[in-house]
Amino acid sequence: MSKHKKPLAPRYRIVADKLIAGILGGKYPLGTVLPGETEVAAQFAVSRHTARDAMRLVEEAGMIRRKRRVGSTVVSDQLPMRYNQRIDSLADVLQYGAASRLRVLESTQIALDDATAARLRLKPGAPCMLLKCIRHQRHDKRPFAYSEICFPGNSAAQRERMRDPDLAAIELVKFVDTPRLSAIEQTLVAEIVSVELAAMLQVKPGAATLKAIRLYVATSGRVAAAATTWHAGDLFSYSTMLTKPC
Amino acid sequence: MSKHKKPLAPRYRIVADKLIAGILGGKYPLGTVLPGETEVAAQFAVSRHTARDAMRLVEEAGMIRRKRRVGSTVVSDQLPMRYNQRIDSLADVLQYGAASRLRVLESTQIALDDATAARLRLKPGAPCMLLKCIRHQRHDKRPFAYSEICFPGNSAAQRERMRDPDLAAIELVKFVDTPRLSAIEQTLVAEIVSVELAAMLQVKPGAATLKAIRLYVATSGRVAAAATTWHAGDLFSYSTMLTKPC
DNA sequence: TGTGGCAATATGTACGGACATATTATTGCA
DNA sequence: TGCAATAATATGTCCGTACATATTGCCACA
Repeated sequence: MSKHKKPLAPRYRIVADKLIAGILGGKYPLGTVLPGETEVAAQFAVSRHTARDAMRLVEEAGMIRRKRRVGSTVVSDQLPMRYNQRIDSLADVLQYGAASRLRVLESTQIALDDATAARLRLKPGAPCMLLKCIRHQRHDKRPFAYSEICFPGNSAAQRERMRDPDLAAIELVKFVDTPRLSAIEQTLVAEIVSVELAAMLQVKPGAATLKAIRLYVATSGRVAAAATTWHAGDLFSYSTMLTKPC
Repeated sequence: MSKHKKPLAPRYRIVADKLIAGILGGKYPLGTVLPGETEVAAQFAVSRHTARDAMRLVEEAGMIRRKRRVGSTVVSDQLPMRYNQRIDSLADVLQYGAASRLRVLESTQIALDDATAARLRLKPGAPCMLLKCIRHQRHDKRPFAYSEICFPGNSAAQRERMRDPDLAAIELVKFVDTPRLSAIEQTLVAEIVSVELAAMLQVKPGAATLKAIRLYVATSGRVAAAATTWHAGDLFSYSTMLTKPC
């Protein structure tokens, strides 16, 4: 509303907004069909191409469903509402809080290959530390997860501290659990274990794992760390609560 | 390759596939930029419009990022997880966005067994409607998920409306009174497919699935719906962006 | 040497036209 | 009356063109 400057939205955006407003306002109730592309084009005095782009936006908003000959059926009269997933602490995200122990198997310094660099949004060849860790519960020998964690940067002091497995585990928290974290991007996918992983997690070959790929983004916009974790499917589930924003 | 019948994919799809193959095959490595729209159009002997549509598909697959003057930068050389959805809105949770279609296979009325009743926080034996659905992408026959959705209550009117598969998919949105929803509880776990599920999802026996168990909680505190969804592991990943509350 | 401005460039927006295809509705024949 | 062929129709695909706009990098100028 209070835009000091209005660059004027593109026409297809304007048309899309009006169509959406029509759905929201009851002009096009749930289950009815919108006017056809040619009619929309005529009504808003734009080309069919532009009208089509507009209706594509409405479709991508999940409000209509388009079908040949039939038209654009209204399948939702709700504006897509966003739910927030809050993170109060890192433990909430990682799910494994105080009861979980992390042991560093290996800590190496590497130069980023192109693929990882792209993922971390850094330049290829940048110095990095790669940690391979095992996570297990307090009084349980059997690990429930294996992680590979990558930190950009590589100072001598860091390297030295990372040599001690126990110390490294502590430092890890320090590394990540900072108020400077602004966001965490997370992708979860189900995978079958590889043979090496099966051995490490002590599961049968062919077992299911929940793979989590996480990107820790700092307030500066840079990626503070990237971690990939494979969880034993029979020992781990990921729970979240999506709440409506106030 | 061994398609008994080839309806011939649209050109923009063919061009998109070739571009994706180029990225996968190392012809366009990570970080490099694809040829411009006009050049792609010339190379594949299509119009710029078609080339543009093709590149939009590649962008929507998450493999390139387009920017004015700069071009189309390759940001991922992984085969696109076709149905990588960002589920952070209710619409996404219910119908997985616009690109996804939901088809109701079966709608039955059941009496709650003890286990399900406990999960729904209702009394055992309470009347419920159980819907079994298949989810698939727009121009794709192969389903990527199978859902079982349970609604407490069972009116004749409800039953009647749910008989039409298409109507049911639309009504689903109405069923869950969106504004009254306060939270969604969600648990994800990796599982191996059962034989029946493998057939429905058209995956090999022993494949991994991402099982999502969701509870839709109304502001009244009651559970408005419960859904269990099994996603094909090779077609689906779950992405979220966790942001710090301001 | 630093810098402001201009040209080059790739995508973004928008128009026009044409034909294809899937689905529904209608017509007509048996 | 039942069913197959056909017409109508809305979206889908595809082509052509033109200009807008953001960004990069070069070049001239101070």
